Amino acid sequence: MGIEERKEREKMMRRRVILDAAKKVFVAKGFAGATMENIAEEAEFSPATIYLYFKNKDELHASLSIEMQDIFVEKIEEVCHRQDLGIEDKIKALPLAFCEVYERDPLNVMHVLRYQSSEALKALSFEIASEIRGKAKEYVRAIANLFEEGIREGLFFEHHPVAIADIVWSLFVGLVLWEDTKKDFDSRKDFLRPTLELGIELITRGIKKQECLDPGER
Amino acid sequence: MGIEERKEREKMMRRRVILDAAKKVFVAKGFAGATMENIAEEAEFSPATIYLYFKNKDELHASLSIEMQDIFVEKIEEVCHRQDLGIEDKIKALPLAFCEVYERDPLNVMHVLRYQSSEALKALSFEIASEIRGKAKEYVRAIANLFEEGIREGLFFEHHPVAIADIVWSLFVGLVLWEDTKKDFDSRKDFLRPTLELGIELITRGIKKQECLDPGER
Amino acid sequence: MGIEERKEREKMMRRRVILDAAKKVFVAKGFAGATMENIAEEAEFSPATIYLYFKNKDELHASLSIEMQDIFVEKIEEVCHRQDLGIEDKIKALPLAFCEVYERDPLNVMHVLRYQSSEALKALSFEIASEIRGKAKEYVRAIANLFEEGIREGLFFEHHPVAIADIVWSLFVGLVLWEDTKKDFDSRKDFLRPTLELGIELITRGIKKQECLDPGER
Amino acid sequence: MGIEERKEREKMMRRRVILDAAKKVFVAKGFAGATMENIAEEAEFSPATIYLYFKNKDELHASLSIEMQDIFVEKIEEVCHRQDLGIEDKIKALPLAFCEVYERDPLNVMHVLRYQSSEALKALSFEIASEIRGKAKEYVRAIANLFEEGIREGLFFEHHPVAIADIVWSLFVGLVLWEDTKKDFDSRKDFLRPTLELGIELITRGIKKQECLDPGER
DNA sequence: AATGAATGAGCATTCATTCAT
DNA sequence: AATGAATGAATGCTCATTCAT
Repeated sequence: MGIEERKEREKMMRRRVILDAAKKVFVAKGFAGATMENIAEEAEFSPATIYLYFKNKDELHASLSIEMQDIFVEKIEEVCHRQDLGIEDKIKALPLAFCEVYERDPLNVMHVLRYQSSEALKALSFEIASEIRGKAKEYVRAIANLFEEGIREGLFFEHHPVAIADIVWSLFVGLVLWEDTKKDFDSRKDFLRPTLELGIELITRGIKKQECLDPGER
Repeated sequence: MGIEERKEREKMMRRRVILDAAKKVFVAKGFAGATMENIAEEAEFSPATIYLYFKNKDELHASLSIEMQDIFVEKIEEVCHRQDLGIEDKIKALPLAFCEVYERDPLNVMHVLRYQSSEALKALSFEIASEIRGKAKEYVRAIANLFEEGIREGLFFEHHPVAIADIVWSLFVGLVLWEDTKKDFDSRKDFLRPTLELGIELITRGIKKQECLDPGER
Repeated sequence: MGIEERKEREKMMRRRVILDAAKKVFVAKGFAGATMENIAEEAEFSPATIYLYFKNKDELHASLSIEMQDIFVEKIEEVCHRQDLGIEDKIKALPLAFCEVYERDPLNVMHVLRYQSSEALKALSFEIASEIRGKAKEYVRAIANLFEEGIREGLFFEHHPVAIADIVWSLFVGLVLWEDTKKDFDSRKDFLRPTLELGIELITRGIKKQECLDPGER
Repeated sequence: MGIEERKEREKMMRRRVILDAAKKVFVAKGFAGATMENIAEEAEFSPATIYLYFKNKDELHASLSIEMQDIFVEKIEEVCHRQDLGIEDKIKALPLAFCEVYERDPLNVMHVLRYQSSEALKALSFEIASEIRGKAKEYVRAIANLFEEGIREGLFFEHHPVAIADIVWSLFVGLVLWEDTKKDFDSRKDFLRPTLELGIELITRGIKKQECLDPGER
């Protein structure tokens, strides 16, 4: 009885080891640049063993993407469901949540966001591809709900909430990628968090009905 | 000397032919998916000939990126230098300029933006890479100048102008990539332009000192 | 001791299960195409278990060949030993016997005949290979005996009986393989039996000393 | 002008070199056992070069099969069109023609016949597979015509000519494969030709209307 | 007795790139 | 200037087989 459980647990652990190794290698070399052998080496398994846990390179990689996305979904929902926060607070908490995920594992987040908007996605098996897409839909929907509520409550001007969610999410994605690009020629360290916060602040201020004063003067 | 000139001109024309062929193929198949043979075929040359005009696949691709970026620089500067527009008008004209470039050749723009924020960039030769980076700096700088002026004139709250420029540019990049991802699961056609305009509007309103009324009430 | 016997019996049964599973898979996918895992799955064992009963894939397959050959030997001897039939009747009964075996399990017969005349045989371990060869000798010898008797009795012209046996057997093998090949481009169903019967009839008529009339006129 | 021709000729020669190398390797190691590298080595090219001349391993092998089959078609038609021979002579000439092809390159003939009746054929691309099948049809048809004529002229009993052709061809194929199998346990050298001749003789005698005497007594 | 887990050894195929002509 | 021809160097993936448990 316990024996089955333990085996299952061990199996999941080995899966985990492979995923972590893969993450490391993908981040370092990119999807195309990473070879199954690299990953196997990092995981201290033989390449053939990888195939016992993942159907192929694509799905190994997709698993990582999905994991990352799940973390986003989770974080966003966590923010959305907090009873102690008003809508505006929640919206302000959003970039913090994004950045937390990013800061916990910046290379991986960047890698996944890159990959998500890459041609590679189109080559994935249909099921996997639609799972990834489904997740994406989910969190944009969650963000949209936040703004929808604000509009319903009369706090915000009436704009299409999904459009606003697209803006917020795109801003995050765009900044992550852009900050990475900038890093190559700009010695400033990581400005993601303050920049994203500023962006959200501006957007929020732009959407709110009464906000005439300089925030500093408030 | 007329002969030399003509030869030079012809050489540039052949280069052009190759670039156009390459653009077509890269957009259709992505960087990794495109083979030099595909490109050669499209250009009606032999693969070996491509190497007379471009050092290798990377640099051929980089040339296309640079071209695209030049168009952005140009567009942005065109907007910035228009004497007939106030700062706010210029800022509103920005997304239009971006979208114009995008709409003229959406696949290529998307492709280049993708590529620009991809691992591939890092594999480029130093000179090329820094040329691409230089361009990027240029147009973010141009956008920043606009906001800087607005701040100097007291229209805008005081925020770091480069940060704002980063936000604007990232929003554009993020939206282009995200809209493309969405296209796969959302039947809505191309919402890039209205969404970007909305984003810029919100940001502008957010940054402006006096803006208390619903735009509809204005 | 009853315990030992039962264990032995059970062991043989499991061997049987594996053989049947293997037969099914080999016939469906061919020798090269069949994987040990396929077979294990079909037998509802783990791949490793197969190796407890058979040394390797080759010998598992060879066992099937030998079984098939045993059936042929048996059938041929059955015909040869029937007291109620004259030599000519026995010779006519031969193709019926062959076809019976074929018709009982056409895919398997075809598969084994194919395999028997394939390169794979040469890779077998010596003992197995010579067992298979021995069987082959056996039934050609049995057929030869039939013709030898006919010659001795003065019914048949004097030809080397083994040569005639080779002809008869080769005709059977050739027809099985050829009919299978034809099946791919000829919609006619299975013509093996009538064609083989005709072949044997012609050969018999050709070898008999008095046979001047159209069989129809007899 | 001659330059193009020469290049074409050289290209065909290299193709020939590869085909010969492949033949050698396939015969020695079988289709599955032969690796592209083996073949490349034998041809003194790099493996990649093989792919400039043949789409893949299957088609390289199929080309050899087709060549072989063309020789059979040719040989058979040569016999059929000889004006100086009566039908019966032609039928007797058939095994000689077959054996000639066999004797010129026994290993290859055997290999091709094996392959033709193997599962591998089914995996081929449709065009190639149907070309091979088409050839097969052709030569059985040619043999059938011979017997049809004999029947029409009243020399032979009325049997379905295609069935007889199938018998003749199958006998040949069966004997080639069987003689090869026998070689492993029978020291007698190559008995293909006399055995095939005997087989054809018996069949012919069996099909002919007047043939009451021992051929020896004729 | 049975097997879950692991792997070594292969192998077909692709493609950017070079170079003699 | 252009290219036909060739290839080195990879790489994802498969599978028969082994062995500790």
